[in-house]
Amino acid sequence: MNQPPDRKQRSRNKILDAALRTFKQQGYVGSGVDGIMEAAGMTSGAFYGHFNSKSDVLGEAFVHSFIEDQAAMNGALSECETPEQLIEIMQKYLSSKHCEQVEEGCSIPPLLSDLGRADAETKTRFEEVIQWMVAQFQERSDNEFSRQEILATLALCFGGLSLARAVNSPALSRQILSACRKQLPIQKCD
Amino acid sequence: MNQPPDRKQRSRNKILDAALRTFKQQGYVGSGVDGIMEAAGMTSGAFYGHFNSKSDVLGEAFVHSFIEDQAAMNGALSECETPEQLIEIMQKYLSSKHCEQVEEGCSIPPLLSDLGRADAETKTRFEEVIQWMVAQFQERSDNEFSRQEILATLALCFGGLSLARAVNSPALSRQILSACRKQLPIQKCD
DNA sequence: GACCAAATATAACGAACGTTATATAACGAT
DNA sequence: ATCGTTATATAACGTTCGTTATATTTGGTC
Repeated sequence: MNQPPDRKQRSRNKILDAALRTFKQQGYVGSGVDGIMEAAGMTSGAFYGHFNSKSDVLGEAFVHSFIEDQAAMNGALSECETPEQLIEIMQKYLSSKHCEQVEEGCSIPPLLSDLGRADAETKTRFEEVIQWMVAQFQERSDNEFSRQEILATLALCFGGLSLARAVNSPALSRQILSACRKQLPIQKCD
Repeated sequence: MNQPPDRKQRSRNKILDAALRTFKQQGYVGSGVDGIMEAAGMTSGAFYGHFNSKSDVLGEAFVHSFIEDQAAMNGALSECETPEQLIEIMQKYLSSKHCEQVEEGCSIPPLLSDLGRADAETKTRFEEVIQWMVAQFQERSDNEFSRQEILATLALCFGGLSLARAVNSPALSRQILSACRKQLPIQKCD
């Protein structure tokens, strides 16, 4: 062993963090390996010591961020315990503040369209994240919310935030977010 | 006048159609001017006789398709008259068939993430499309649906279709679509 | 302190990108 | 029939892309 035993692992994690941050801002196709590695504090040559290709890193970055780091909503989901808190988290998810903070915000809306065009391996990794999120919701709501309500809530939140970011006027953007907050399946008609 | 009077306009329309078709399949960043013009049956040099840059064409293509051609849901929205028909259209929007037909399907889900990163002019054009859709829903539902319900319905449909396309397993994909169909704000708790 | 393997840096490749300059073809006007 | 303008085709530009080959640094080991 000629290098610190966890050096490679730490570098790999730095790359995955930097990749997701870069992807969020510029999209998957719009992000270059050079830019990702610069954000990770390295050069592009080192990238291929960790991954076989650029496409390998998208799904891995999602799994790393959500499941390994439990970084969903800056860790709020992991600390949540009651159904009321879950609803509160989703209200914050649909806030104007979250809408404006693309880089610090959730990775899914900025990459959802790219994921639809991704290869099967990447989609499988992303699917793990979705299944993990559904399980988190079920656990922390004590099975008060149905799987159907949870899936629709996720779709509404991802779609609402994406739509709010795609229009130009802040007024319409706020209207969209407000509409979604008031129509959350996990809080409506309980 | 040394060319047929509507030749340029027809070419422009062909480019806009081809551009949106290409964008839907490969995303905005993933589509090249060469590919767009090949799909339009021309070469890339002619592109700049119609547009100043590639970024000009994204918003224009949306306005052209939805508002000028009224091609939303293959024209179904234009022919719709009752609230029940509107709900039926959105059920079809969230069908597995639509989910699989990316090229023939709605342009918004495959491009929503790209639109969030677009420039102000493009977002303004896209906003016109959203406002047009809301107005169509209000007119054709005889104001039975609130603006809030309509906006949340759009967000749910865009998010649901995008999410269903981003996961790998057809089973989960169907679950997502089914969940969204059953939680449509314009049909729930009326 | 020299050595060796592991990890990263440097440099280069061909291909594709958006865009521009120029050449060619098409067609109404005369 | 010729001309002049308009629309499109061709060809090239400089950049950037993903990837690979090679060089250099790093840090335990002896």
